[in-house]
Amino acid sequence: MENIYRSHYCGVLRSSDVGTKVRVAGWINSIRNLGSLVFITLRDETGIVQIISEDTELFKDVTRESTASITGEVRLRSDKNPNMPTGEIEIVLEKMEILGKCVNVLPFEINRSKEASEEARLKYRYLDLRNPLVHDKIKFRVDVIDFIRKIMKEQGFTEIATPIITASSPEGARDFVIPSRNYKGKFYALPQAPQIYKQLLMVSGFNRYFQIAPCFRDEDCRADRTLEFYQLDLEMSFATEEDVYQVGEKVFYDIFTHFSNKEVSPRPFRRIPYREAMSKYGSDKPDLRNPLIIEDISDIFTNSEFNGFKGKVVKVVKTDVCDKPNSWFKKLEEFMKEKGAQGLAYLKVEENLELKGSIAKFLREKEITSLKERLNLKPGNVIFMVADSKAPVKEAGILRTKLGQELELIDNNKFEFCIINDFPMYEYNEEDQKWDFGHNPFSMPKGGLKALESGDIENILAYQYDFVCNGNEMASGAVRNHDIEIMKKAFDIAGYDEEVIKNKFRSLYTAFQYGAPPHAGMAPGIDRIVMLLTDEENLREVQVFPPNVSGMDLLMGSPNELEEKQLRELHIKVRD
RNA sequence: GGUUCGUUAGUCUAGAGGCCUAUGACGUCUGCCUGUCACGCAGAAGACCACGGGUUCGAAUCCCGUACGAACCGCCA
Repeated sequence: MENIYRSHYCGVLRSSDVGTKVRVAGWINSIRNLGSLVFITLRDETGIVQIISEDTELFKDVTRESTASITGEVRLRSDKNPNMPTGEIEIVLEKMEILGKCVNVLPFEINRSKEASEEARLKYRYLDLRNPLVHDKIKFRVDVIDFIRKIMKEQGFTEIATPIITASSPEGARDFVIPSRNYKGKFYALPQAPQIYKQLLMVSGFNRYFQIAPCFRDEDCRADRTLEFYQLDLEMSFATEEDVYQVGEKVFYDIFTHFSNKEVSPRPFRRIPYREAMSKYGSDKPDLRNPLIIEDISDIFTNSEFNGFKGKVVKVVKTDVCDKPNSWFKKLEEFMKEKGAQGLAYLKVEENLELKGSIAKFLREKEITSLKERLNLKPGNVIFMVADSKAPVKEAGILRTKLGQELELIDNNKFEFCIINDFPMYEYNEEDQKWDFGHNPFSMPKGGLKALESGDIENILAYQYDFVCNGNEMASGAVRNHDIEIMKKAFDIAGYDEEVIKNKFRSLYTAFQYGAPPHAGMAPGIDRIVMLLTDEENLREVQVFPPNVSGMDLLMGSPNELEEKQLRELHIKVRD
């Protein structure tokens, strides 16, 4: 690596290099001028090294964050710095060449860039990325991706890149579209995911496919959602649900044990049917670190005198101890109302097993006895209840999560994985008075054609599954429907005739008529994985040049307007 | 599209109707300093307190609107 700029990297020099003449190159991290002695530190990707010179004149016009190549001899320091990996040595400056001068006042201090506004950081992302704390997150991400490639290849997967310029797909999110120059009025689109391509690859005989795939969705962003993100897209032919689980379990388990010291749930991960997840945790992405469980106690109150509960669906969360002031309970009730709950009832269990709390006076002896038995109540327990005429499933889930956080029941040193499966194939759309696909129209219904013809649409389950970790959806997958007859019936239930399949999904529809293998796959979100491993709440911390939450790239200035000439070529007229 | 919170020197920040001709830190500039390492010391410059309107004798501070930013809801199968 030795060249005109450098012979060694800054961060690797040690006392064993004493006496060596070295040339280092990097950014001037600090200048400490002591009058007739000057210390500077030089930073490259490997670390920081101190350089000393008595020629203070030389530094008259040198600014921090300029790039420089510095030649000198390594010597032992008289005062060592144990906080620096290179703290035993310093370089005695013989020659310095400024390579790229930093002529502007910095918009923020490099080593404290994380404290600056996100706006400034994104606008000067290249400076933000000089901060080792920020820089290392990106390097870490790259390491994770390298590791993924390695374990996928070890498992016999073939990495294949599929087209970025493709066709708009009718299902799911809004597409980013690309106007066609040669075909007036027609558009390409960026893929929301390589879904169709990977299924076609299965028909093509590629046994196991994977790709670190960019996915594009023209939807509003969030802290953990942005316009483009990466998935480990994978698909396997002649494979069952269980085959995919095993690959997914290996991928997640290996990544999380390799890149983190936190405790990772052992394989196999817990499999929780969707319905069970909804009733016990009030969510299809439960945080299993939270020990609280939701129970349904509607039956106790069927004929209650308390109108808030009478004939309603009542969900309860029991906590062991909850010695909080009344104001805390009030705040919690306010919080729950904001989240759409009718109210929040709570009962504390006294030493003598008497129940005290907001609704105690409305309860009859029989109800109290049933509660105590059903919930096995002990002194100190507090139970929280939400009720509504329509099952307050979501509200109970929010309550469970909130209680887990407030009572500090969540162990931050764990990665708790589970697989949520048996998602319903259809869900009823109240607005349109029809059945919609619950997740993915290409999933295989459990029970195949028979199940679809049973007429019990609500209870048709799909070979559809999510990998969940600490309350985050980490991957989504399915056994695909590769049978045209089943597909026709599946679309028929959702109100689409065969023509729709033919037109909108022509490629798959046709390909499946030439001998399709049963296949299944999934797609773990890479950004999400890196976020969890780095304890970051914001996806923009783990993407290298992210747009802001409004979908604008402050650095590149996108989206921007096109020249009139470009618009004309694309047959586009911008309306006012 | 909606809700909430926010916007004060290059950066971060104090500020709760008159103590504000706006605080502190970092950075910048000038000078001093031979062992610093978050160098130190002395000094200087730098803010139409996001913008527009209102309330008030008086507004960075209260109200309304606009712009911008963030979190969330919708949306994201």
